[in-house]
Amino acid sequence: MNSRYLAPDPVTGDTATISDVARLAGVSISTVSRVVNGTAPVSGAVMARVEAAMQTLHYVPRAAARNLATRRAHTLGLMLAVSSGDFFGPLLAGVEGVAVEHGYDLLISTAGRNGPQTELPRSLGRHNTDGVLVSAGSLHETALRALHATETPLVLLHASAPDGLNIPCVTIENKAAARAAVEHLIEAHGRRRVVLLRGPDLLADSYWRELGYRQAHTRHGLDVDPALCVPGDFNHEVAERSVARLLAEGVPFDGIFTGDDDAAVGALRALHAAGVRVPEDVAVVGFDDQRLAAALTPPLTTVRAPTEEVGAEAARQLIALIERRPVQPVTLLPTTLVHRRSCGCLGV
Amino acid sequence: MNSRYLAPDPVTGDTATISDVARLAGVSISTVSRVVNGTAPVSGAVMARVEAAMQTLHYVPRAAARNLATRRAHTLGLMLAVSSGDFFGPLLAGVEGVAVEHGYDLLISTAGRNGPQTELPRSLGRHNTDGVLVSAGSLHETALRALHATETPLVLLHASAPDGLNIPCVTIENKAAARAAVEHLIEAHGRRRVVLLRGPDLLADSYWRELGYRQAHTRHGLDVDPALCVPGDFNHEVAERSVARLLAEGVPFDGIFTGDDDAAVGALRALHAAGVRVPEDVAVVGFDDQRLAAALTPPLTTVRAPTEEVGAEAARQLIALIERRPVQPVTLLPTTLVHRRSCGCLGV
DNA sequence: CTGTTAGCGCCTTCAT
DNA sequence: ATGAAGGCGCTAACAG
Repeated sequence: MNSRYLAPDPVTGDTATISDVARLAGVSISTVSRVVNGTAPVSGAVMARVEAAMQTLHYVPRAAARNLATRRAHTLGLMLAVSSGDFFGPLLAGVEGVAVEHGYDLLISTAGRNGPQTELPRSLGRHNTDGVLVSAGSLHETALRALHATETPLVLLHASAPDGLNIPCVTIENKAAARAAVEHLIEAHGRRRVVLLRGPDLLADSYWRELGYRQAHTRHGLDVDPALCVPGDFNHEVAERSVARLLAEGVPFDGIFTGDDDAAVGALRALHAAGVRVPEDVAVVGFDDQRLAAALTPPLTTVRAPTEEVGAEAARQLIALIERRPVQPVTLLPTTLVHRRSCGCLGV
Repeated sequence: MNSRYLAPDPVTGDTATISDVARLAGVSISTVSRVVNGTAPVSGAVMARVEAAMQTLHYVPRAAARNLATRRAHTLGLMLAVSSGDFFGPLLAGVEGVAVEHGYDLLISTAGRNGPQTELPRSLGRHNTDGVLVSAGSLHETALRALHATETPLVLLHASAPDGLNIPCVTIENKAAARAAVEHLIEAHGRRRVVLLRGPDLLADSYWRELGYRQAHTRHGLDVDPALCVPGDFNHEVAERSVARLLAEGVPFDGIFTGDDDAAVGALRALHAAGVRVPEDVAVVGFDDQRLAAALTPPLTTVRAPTEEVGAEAARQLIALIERRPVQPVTLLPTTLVHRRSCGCLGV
C-alpha cells in the first residue's frame, strides 16, 4: 500500500491509510484529516471527492495512530468485580451507551475472585485509557490511592471515596431506600420488630442500608433491638442460618429487611422450613429487585435500583472529568419500592 | 519530558517514555525495548540498570505507540447482546482471564435492545482489534458476512456459523443436554407425555435443544405429540401462557422440558395456579441453572452449562486464529444435569 | 480554505 | 550484545 492507487487487498488484509485516500482524492493528508474529524472547514467539492475516496478504499482511521498523535486513548476503562451478578448487563449497557455517544471506547477488566485487586491491571493503565470507572469491590483501597495520585480521572461506582480522596462517585440512595422499605413494614403493615440482615462489613451499601434501617426506627420512636441485627452478608446461606438461629432461640420478630435479594432467598427458606407464614407472621422486604425476586414464594417486595442509569451517569461524570468540565462530587440515584406479596401488600 | 532526567511530574501527569528510561540507564532505546519485550539477549548488568531506571521513572510502555509500530492492536473485541442475563459475568470472566493471560486487552461492545446490529461498531473494527468474539444475537448475519469477508479473525459464541461461512464457534452440547434432561424424565420418573416449551426461532440453542428433545423420544420408542410442542420463547410470560392453555384445553401431560430457566418460572407459575402438583403430577426440568433455579418452588432440576469455560475456550480459539495456529472448527462443551426437586428426585 | 512539516512513542532491521 | 535510523498512520501547528 501507500504506493498504489488500488483498493485494499482483501487477501493480504492490507488496508488503506490516510495517504492512500489523499492521493486518490488528489489532496493532502491534512485535508483528509479535516474532513474525517471536522477539525476545520473544507470546501464542498473537495469534501465530496475525499468522501468518495474513503468509500472506495474502505478507509478506516487507525485508532493507534490517532491515539499516539493526540496523546489520548479515546477509551474509558471499566474495572469490575466479577460477582456483580444480575445487574452486570444493565450496568454495562448504561456505561457503554454513554461512552460511544461521546466517542469513547470501552476497555474492560474484572477483578479475580480473590477479592479486590491491589494493582490496576496494565490494560486500564494510564496510557491505555483516559479515565477509569471503578466499581465497588474491584480495587483495593491502596491501589485506588495510588491511581488517584497519578491524577488519572476516576469515578467510583456503588462506593464512596476513601477518606481524603476527592473522587466523584455515583450510586443509589441506599439510605433513603432502606428507610422507605422498613418504614413500609412499620407503617403499612404495623410491624414493630423488624430484623436487619446486615450486609458485608466493607461495602458502602451495607453501611447506608443499615443507617436507613435505624432511621426508620428513630422516626417512629422505635428502639432498635440489637438482638434483631444479625449477619446476612448479602448471601442466602448466611441469611438462612441467621434467621434459623433467631427462630430457634425464640427471639420474637414480625418482619425482616434482608439487605439484598440474595439474602431474602435464605430468609424465606428458613421461614418456610420453620412453618412460619410470610407475610402473615413475618413480612419480608429485600433490596435490588433481581430477576429472581418476582419468582420467589411468595414474590418478594423489594427495592428497585436504576442500575443502567447508574452506569450511564457514572460514564457521564467520568467523561466530564476527562474533558475538564465541572463534576458532581456525589450523585445519588433514586430508587422505588416494588410492592409484591412478601410484605403483605398484594394478593395473599 | 524527553529532555530531563527527572521522574515524571505527578502534577502535569507527564510520564516517562522509552527514551527517558534509556537516558537514565545510559543505554539506547533499542536496548530498553529489548529488556521490555525480551526480544533479544541483553547482558545482566545492563538489564539490571534498565530495570532500575524503569522502576524509578514508573515507566509504562504506551500501548498506542506499540500498536502503531507493530501494526497490531493486542486487543480482543467482544460483541455482546445486552439481554445476556445471568451468565454475563461468568462469560466475561472466562474471556478476560484467557485474554490477559495471553497479553491481550478486551474491548467491549453491546448490541442495543433493537436486536442484532447490522454493522460492527467502529470500536471493534479492523484496526482497534486483532479479532472479535461475536456472541449469539449480537450481530446480524449480513454484518457477520461482511466482517468475515475482511478476514477479521472471528469466533462465534453460542451460535453456529451461517451457511458457507467458515467461522469457528464454541458453545455447549445443547442437543445432548436436552436429550439427557428429557431422558431423565422418561427413564427415572416414568414420564411419557413431556411438553416442550420451544425457544425463539432464530436461536441456535432452540434448534438443538428441540432436536435433543426429539432424540430422547426416538431412543425410547416414543412418538412426539405435536400438541405438546408449544411456544416458550425462553420467556416466563410466554411459557406461562402456553402451559395455562394446555391445562385449559385439557391436553394431558406429565412432564415439561422448559427450554430454559426463565420459561420454567412461567411454567411453574401456571402449574401452581391450576393446582397441579410438581413433581407429583408434572415433573419439570429447565436449562441453564441460573441463580433463580435453586430458589424456585420447588427448586428446579436443570442443566448446568459451563459458561465461564465457554468464554475461556472461545478466547483461546480466537487467539489461536490471530496467531495463525490451528483452530477447532466447532467445540461443544459438556453440561451436567443438576437434580433438584422439580423432577421428582430430591426430597418431596 | 489547503498544503508542508514535525513529531507522538515504540519496534525493527541493519550495522557494529 | 548494543546502537543508529527509519518508519508505523495520524494530528497539529504553521505557512501560504
